[in-house]
Amino acid sequence: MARPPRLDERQRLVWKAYRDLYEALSAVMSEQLLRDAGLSGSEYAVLVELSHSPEGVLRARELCGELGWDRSRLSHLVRRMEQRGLVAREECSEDARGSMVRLTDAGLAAVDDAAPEHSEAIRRCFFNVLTNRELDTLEVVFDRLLDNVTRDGS
Amino acid sequence: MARPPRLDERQRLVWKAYRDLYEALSAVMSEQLLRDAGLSGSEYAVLVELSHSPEGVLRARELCGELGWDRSRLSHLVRRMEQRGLVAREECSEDARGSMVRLTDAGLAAVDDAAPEHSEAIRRCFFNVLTNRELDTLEVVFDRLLDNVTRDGS
DNA sequence: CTCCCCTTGATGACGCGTCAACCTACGATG
DNA sequence: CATCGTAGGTTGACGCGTCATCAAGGGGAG
Repeated sequence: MARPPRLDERQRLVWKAYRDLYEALSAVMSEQLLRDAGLSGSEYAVLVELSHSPEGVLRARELCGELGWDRSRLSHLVRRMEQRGLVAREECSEDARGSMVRLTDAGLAAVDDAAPEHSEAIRRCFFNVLTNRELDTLEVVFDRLLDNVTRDGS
Repeated sequence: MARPPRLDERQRLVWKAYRDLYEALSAVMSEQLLRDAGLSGSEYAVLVELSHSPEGVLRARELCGELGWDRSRLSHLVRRMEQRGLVAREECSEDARGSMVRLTDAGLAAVDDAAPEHSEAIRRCFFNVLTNRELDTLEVVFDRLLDNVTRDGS
């Protein structure tokens, strides 16, 4: 197809800014979570999913699906979180292979404690700096790109 | 300030799409690099920086600055890359503490081999799906956000 | 010149995520 | 109901990044 082999200068800068931005946002967010609630980003994500579910219980398979994670990753993380008392493992009544993950009181307290400041940090570092028109564009663009890359990736 | 404690639904979805997109893009890119050139994303980044420098040599400190990395991270990675013959360590003539990292022939070959397909993947998964107006917006927005978050983070 | 403090880089321990191997249980098929 | 393929989950080994610590050189103040 005789495409130019490298990115042009503008594309290179936009791509770098995109990556640098994500790294910087990740760093700020996880530092904030760790400081205010003693949670890692992954732990917070698990707790949020559980707290959004009706009973505070989800099957491991569901959690993996929602978070887009490997089963192994979740298993390791849940083991560590269980040792800290944030979640509890239970047997699955309808499938003897399955494993349920339950939010404990301590886990609920941790996520309730962390959520307001975390949300505020996201607004401060992201949404507050955008105009409505820009947010419209981002919404459309992110969805289209995500669609495109998931089709490309598999 | 009496802000709403949580993100509203739209913000939550945009934030999730933003993060999912980055994760998906990272996965596709590193898989492509590993498959086509046997390089990890970090290794590729180091090789690109070195290949952009006039003599193919940079001080470790410079590399850390360009990449925004910890000294320790670079040191560990360079040691592994040295064992694979991608780079070579040299003493720094003007500062006996310093350490220079030199691109070897094998390293140059690897990055030259990887770059075209990697660039094409970035275009295919990112730039080709954007209109010019959207790219304009992204450029402005990413720069502003990066500026904002680096001011917030420190 | 001589301290003293800071910078530079290397190293080891540790935490987290990925990969491969494994086990158990489900469920379709014969 | 016996079998076989597959899904769900756990575990251990390994790789990479972070953190704390260390050694050693630079560079300024006195």
